[in-house]
Amino acid sequence: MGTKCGRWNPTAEQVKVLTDLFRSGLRTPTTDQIQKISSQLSFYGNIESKNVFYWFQNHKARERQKRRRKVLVDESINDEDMRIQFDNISSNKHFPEISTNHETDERVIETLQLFPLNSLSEYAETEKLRLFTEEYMRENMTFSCSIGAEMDHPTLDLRLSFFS
Amino acid sequence: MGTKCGRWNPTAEQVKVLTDLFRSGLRTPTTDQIQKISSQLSFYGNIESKNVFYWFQNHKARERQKRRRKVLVDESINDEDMRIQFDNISSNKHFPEISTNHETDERVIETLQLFPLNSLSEYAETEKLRLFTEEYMRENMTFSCSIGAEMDHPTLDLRLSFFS
DNA sequence: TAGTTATGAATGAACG
DNA sequence: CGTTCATTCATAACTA
Repeated sequence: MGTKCGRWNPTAEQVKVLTDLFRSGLRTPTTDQIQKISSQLSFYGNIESKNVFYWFQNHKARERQKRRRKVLVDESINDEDMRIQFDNISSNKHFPEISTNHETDERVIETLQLFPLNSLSEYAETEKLRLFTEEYMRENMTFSCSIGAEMDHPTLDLRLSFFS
Repeated sequence: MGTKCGRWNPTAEQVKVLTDLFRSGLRTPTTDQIQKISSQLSFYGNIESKNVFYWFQNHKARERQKRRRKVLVDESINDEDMRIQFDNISSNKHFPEISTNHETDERVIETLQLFPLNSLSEYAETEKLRLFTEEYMRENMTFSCSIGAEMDHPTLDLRLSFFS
């Protein structure tokens, strides 16, 4: 039991709640949501809002990481996605003069080579869907998460409404 | 070692100088200041202007983010905040031939006279104070930072005057 | 207990 | 300026 608490060690219950919220679609909680979540989760043990913040950042990033690797092994892209790629490429608006951007250039080429125009990308579609969903949720959704009696503690009501 | 030079990796000395400048009250350096800072810091290793620019943006944003999150945790507002504000106004006020980090009672009193206590109690007020301070500094202040001989290299003179 | 993995934390870069 | 994304660092937890 390594309670050398130099860093946050989430309890099983905390992880369960966070995971459930994530599975239910929550990806980038607002500051208010983070506050509420951490406040609720403090019931199960020490926790700060920054822990919640980092947890979602990491969880999202690592899910994306895995999927990205898979996509690289798999395949392709469609016209829509291509447009997105091109849009993303135009960066360095702030410091165009410095712009020693070999990396970007490489990525452009790489992208063009790896993803022919006429093929499909489930990544782009799911990403678009996710973004839409997130936007939709941000304005209309209430995330809730409850833990039942099987876990030997009172049920947690974790309703996180934007308007509450 | 982190020589994955895809992104800037600041040296300890660079971080120290930047931090000192920040603590002395510099928040949003002008283009000229950025130029001077990065030029001076290039002594310690590779650095570009944009690195300095981003460093200040990030440092400022994260300080605020941290404070914003903290506020909801401990409801009482911030001795820390207060002290920072005082630093902004009082430090180097009579000009930094030598940058001293003293926070003397005298200076605090002086500050208090300029900004009555009851106007500091609200966030909006401290924000106004900060903005004022920033504006004031922008036109009247010289930021300086020096690193002494204990660091195994020549003393760096980093006087950044708006008029120099 | 050394080596590996999972993951909390941090931060440079950049976007809206 | 607040927020988001990408990598990377650090270390608790796990495994051979």
